[in-house]
Amino acid sequence: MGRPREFDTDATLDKAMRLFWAKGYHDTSIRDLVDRTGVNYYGLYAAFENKHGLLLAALDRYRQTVTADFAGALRAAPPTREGLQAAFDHLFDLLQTEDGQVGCLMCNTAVELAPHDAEVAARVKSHIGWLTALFAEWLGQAGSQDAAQAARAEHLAATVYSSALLLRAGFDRDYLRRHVATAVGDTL
Amino acid sequence: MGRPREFDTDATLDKAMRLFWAKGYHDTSIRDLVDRTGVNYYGLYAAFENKHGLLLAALDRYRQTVTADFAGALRAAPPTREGLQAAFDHLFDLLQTEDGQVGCLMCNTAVELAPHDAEVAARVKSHIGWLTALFAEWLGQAGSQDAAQAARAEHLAATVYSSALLLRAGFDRDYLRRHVATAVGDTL
DNA sequence: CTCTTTCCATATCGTTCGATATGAAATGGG
DNA sequence: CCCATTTCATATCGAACGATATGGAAAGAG
Repeated sequence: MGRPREFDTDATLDKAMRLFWAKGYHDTSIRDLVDRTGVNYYGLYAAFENKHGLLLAALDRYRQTVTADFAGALRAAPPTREGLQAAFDHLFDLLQTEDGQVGCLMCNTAVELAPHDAEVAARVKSHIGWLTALFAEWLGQAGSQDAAQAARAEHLAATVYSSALLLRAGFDRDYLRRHVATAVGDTL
Repeated sequence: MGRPREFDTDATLDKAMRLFWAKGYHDTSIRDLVDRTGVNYYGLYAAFENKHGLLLAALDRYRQTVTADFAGALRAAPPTREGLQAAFDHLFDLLQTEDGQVGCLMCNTAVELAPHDAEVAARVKSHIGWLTALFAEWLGQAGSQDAAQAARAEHLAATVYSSALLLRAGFDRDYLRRHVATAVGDTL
């Protein structure tokens, strides 16, 4: 009953996610989101409650799509130095979109909002924890999981964030590759 | 001639800097700055042109005060693993103010504005370059300056930023210390 | 002491913000 | 076929934004 929706929730979320990703939360207005998604005010508020709800949904979508993409690349990589390098190379592709060197949405949002937004902070912590577990699992292929390896997994997760930060700050791929090579070279 | 200023420029800049540091650029209003600094609209605009000019001045002030403080701590540290750890421990103190775990102003502003603000981006690049040179100089105490050591200096500069990011994202000192210990342990 | 200059204190400007209200359009149920 | 319901499209809300204008207060110059 009633008029059916003309927009797809996930497709809309993808577009909104990319706008938050490129511009940040405070610098993205509802009007910007309406223009970018093609969905009107009523539709956005009906589906996502408000601007903040839309951001949270975009963060969740980010993890389910972009971060999952990286996870796939890492899991597919052999447990060698070259494999790890290749996974990070794939990450660098994900950190650049048609909007430029946007970095990582989770990292960007963490910096902008985490200290004053518990819901965002929880998602950021969960995201880093998940990344850490991913690296730990991957490192486990090469040997036993001792305390040093757990520290290495945490360090690699942090390297994902620092790479995203450096790219957004304007550094090029060569700089990132050098940065990662140092961390990776120490690991394997 | 004329009425003398009732506020000190540097003291005002320090207060404005701390507000940008804690809340970010877009979430800090001119009214917030007036309240925090105790300087009225006319004074702020007369001294710093506009909100953006005030931010740029705050970034410069940050480098001259906070970053210079860290540089002093590093230069005073012996060229050993323990010395480097001690310098980073001092950094952790600087990343926390009475406003909480605020991280690094340069890092925060880079994420929020660098992709769309050339003046901010230039200051961020300069800041990282300066940090890198600082670490390179410090590492040079321990031996010759080869290419691998230059990469290590870049990596340590990036570790300053990643530490700031992690702290702002809500991680505690123990987590940071573990993160830095991995990078430092690989270096020395 | 007066005049000019500069700053302080505050009111207010036009714009944009997030959010909501309103009426037309589109569907399924009776 | 018509009505209840939901969405679409747009107008509009009060509040807050960055920035500016205005009038009185405080100093030096003559």
